[in-house]
Amino acid sequence: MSDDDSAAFARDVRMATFRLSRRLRAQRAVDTVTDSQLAVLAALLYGGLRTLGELAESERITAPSMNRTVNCLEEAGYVTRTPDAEDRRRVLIELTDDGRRLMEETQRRRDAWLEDALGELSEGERTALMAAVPVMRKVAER
Amino acid sequence: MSDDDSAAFARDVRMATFRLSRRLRAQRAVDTVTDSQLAVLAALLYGGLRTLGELAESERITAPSMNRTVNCLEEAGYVTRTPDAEDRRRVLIELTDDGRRLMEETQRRRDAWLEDALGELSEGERTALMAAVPVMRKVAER
DNA sequence: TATTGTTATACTCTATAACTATA
DNA sequence: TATAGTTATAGAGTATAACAATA
Repeated sequence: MSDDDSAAFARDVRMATFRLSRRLRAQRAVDTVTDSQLAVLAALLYGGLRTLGELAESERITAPSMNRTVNCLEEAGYVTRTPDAEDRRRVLIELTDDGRRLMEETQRRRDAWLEDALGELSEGERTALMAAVPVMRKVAER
Repeated sequence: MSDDDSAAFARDVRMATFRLSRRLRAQRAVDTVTDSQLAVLAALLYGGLRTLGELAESERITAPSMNRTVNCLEEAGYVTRTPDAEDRRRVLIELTDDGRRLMEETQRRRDAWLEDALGELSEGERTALMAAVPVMRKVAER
């Protein structure tokens, strides 16, 4: 690929990603929890993460930013904080029953719009998108 | 595809999109202008758009939101506002020379990180991503 | 009355700097 | 001294509601 091509490719990827991201954000079906908050709940439930630092690192945001998100979740009763007995600088963050329920319910309902949109694609388009998902993840985690 | 599969697919697409989007935002090389602002400059230069409403519609955000972005660009000297002589409710937004220069320079430099990352992919991964870009755009514009 | 743009206000997400408590 | 978490503060991006000017 020439330099010009690879620059154009990068621009295309960036613009397509931002547009889709903004569209998805606007279309979320469940308003009780934001995307960032839901990602934290998912990391707690599936990712086996437990401390603020781990959560911040996994989402690649700063600790103060993650702290604010966790504060929102805690105020809403979806997570609890408990000091770690072994290293008392650490704080364990855990899902409450409400948090677990919200996660499950939200995951069921939230992507209705996107599912619909994906359902309107041709088989080939769906396949193309599916093949790109792991690549997007790889680039994001670089 | 089963209901479960299509739900999982939607979730994968959403999460991969958000992660990549956040990573790209964090990695931008040029700090004088944000992504949203750059998109407006690009729409003015390439898209042939001129009024606030057109810009808001093309980015699928509300007029007050676009107004704020345009305010930032105007304060920074990258665009001007001129009342439209033919319909005085309208305001024409135009690039200044500084705005045009910033656009060109920024587009040259900004995707260096992403280009690098894409260069590290295998040929197959690059092809997969390239094939997905128009699909992402289609879904975003739905 | 309808349309275009604007202001006021508010909320989320993100950051950096500075602080506390613990190791 | 170094690490984990927190608070204070600030800025960007988004929204809705209410308003002004013009058609």
